Amino acid sequence: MPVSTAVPRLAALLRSAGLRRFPALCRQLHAQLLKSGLRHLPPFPVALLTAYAHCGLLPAAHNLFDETPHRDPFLYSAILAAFSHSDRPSDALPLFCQMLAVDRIPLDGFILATLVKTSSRLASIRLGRQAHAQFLSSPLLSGDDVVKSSLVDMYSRCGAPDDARKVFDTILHKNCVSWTAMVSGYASNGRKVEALELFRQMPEKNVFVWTALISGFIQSGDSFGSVKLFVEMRREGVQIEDSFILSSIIGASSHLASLELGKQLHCLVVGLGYESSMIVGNSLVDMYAKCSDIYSARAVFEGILARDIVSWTTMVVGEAQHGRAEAALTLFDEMVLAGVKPNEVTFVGVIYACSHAGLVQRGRGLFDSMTRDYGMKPLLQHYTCLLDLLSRSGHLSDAEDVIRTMPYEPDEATWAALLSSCKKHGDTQRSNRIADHLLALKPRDPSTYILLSNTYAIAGKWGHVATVRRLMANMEIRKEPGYSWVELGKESCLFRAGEVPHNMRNEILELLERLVMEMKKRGYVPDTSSVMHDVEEHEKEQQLFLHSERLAVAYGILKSVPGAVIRVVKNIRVCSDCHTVMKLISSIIRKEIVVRDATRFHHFEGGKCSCGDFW
DNA sequence: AGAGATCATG
Repeated sequence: MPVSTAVPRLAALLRSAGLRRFPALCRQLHAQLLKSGLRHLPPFPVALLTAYAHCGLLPAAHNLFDETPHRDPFLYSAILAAFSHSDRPSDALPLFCQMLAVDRIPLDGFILATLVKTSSRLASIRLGRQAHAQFLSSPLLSGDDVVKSSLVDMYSRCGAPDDARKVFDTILHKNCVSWTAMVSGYASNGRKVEALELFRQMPEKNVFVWTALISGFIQSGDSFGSVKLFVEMRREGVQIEDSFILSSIIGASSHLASLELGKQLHCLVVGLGYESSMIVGNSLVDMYAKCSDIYSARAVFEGILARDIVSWTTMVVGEAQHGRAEAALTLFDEMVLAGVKPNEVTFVGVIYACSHAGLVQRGRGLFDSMTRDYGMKPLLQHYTCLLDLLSRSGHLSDAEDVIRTMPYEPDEATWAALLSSCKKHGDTQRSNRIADHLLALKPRDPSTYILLSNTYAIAGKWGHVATVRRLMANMEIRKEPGYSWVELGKESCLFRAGEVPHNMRNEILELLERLVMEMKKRGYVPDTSSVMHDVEEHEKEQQLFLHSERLAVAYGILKSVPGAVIRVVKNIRVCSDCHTVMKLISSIIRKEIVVRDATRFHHFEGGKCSCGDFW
């Protein structure tokens, strides 16, 4: 074939091999180019590099760059773009310097857009502002709307939506990309009013901008608002033509812990034919795990054909949070066998699993393996898990060593966790020492004060108890009011501590009283140590009696169909008395009760809890 | 003649 027709044909093939992510085809075409001597003929240096980059073959792309004798602006912007999209965007910076200093290539709009993208990926507003200054100082460039869009995105991601807006207003011809970047900027920074206002002004709305708006709401903590928007989008008949919006909105049902909503979305996923999409599958696994249905989570996981590190990690963390340590660890081994390399999040999951199952050796081994086998630097979260592992199982001295020698500054919660373990294991001397240290840090969390007060009370240090109480009063520290809700089919009902709904008042109270009587026959003694107020013992018991999770469970028992699992979600952690009560109720009424609290899941069945009483 | 900016999961 003559060169004149071979060149465009090969170029088109390369482009499509890259876009469709066919690394083998890219390599084959690369070989063909070498054989035919066309390798260095434009457009192949750039086309080949771009194709490799699209396939995620960054080292190969980098090699091509090094092998190319003539480095022009096109080649530079291709390699810089490749790095700016990769998981190591900072690798773009030395190349950028080389471009300016060694090859003396001046900045153009393409390079600048890529540099701005790099800044945004690095969350470096400093670098972004430098690029912005360069942009403004060059009259030839400063009209480029694409660069402006990239600046809007950069400022938005760096948490500066007002700066983003200033740039946005100067864009001459606003297109979908620029609008979406700005809407996303407002929404993801919690500026809901502005996000909606801008969104309503948009001349034409596509799925991208809907996704940006909805996921921005989720990111800024308004999952409920995001669901309302999703419903509106469906009503407007917007075609769901990609998986982004689905994985986003499924994430909202995880946050809301709404199994019913999650199931409906799962049906939608199946109906639209996205059940084999990996990312949608991953978000479904997480949703089922967070909505307390670990078995359905597992079923979806088993159905994902191509599992990536997120799929595995989601499942490992899910099993761990449900107290199924063996399942989590087995899964981890399977993952390693399948040739998937664990990352930092995976290690948090498995060490957490060990900690909740008292597997000290195994947990320590995993912590060490992180550095030894995978060359990862343990983060604060990993040290927190390790500390938890050691202190729960009574290795208090080792735990204290870790907290004092780890390369991070321990915070209030970390010290409080250690103190709580020392108290549990009756190490009074260590408890007192840590309590004094913790008090000196001027804690902010009300539960820390309760812990301190209890610690000093056990040691008989009444003067200290009084000091803690005084501090609490002065700071007007209040415990976050507890609330719980229970889902019964399509209906869900919310209960606040101490408030019994009028229409069911008698039934709920009567049931709880009957249950308490039955529990006392089985040796139940109320544990009032978590009640903060200075009131009489019987009044404390009365407060416990009306804790929100008990009201929710009672309502669930009264309303649920036989055989159904009672699922309760609580905003704060379950107190130790309620934990005992839930175990007893599960054996009295012979039903499974699942409680999702602020940190984990408790499966109560037959008088036992999956957390093994450590949480 | 090859290069740039918008939405997603743990």
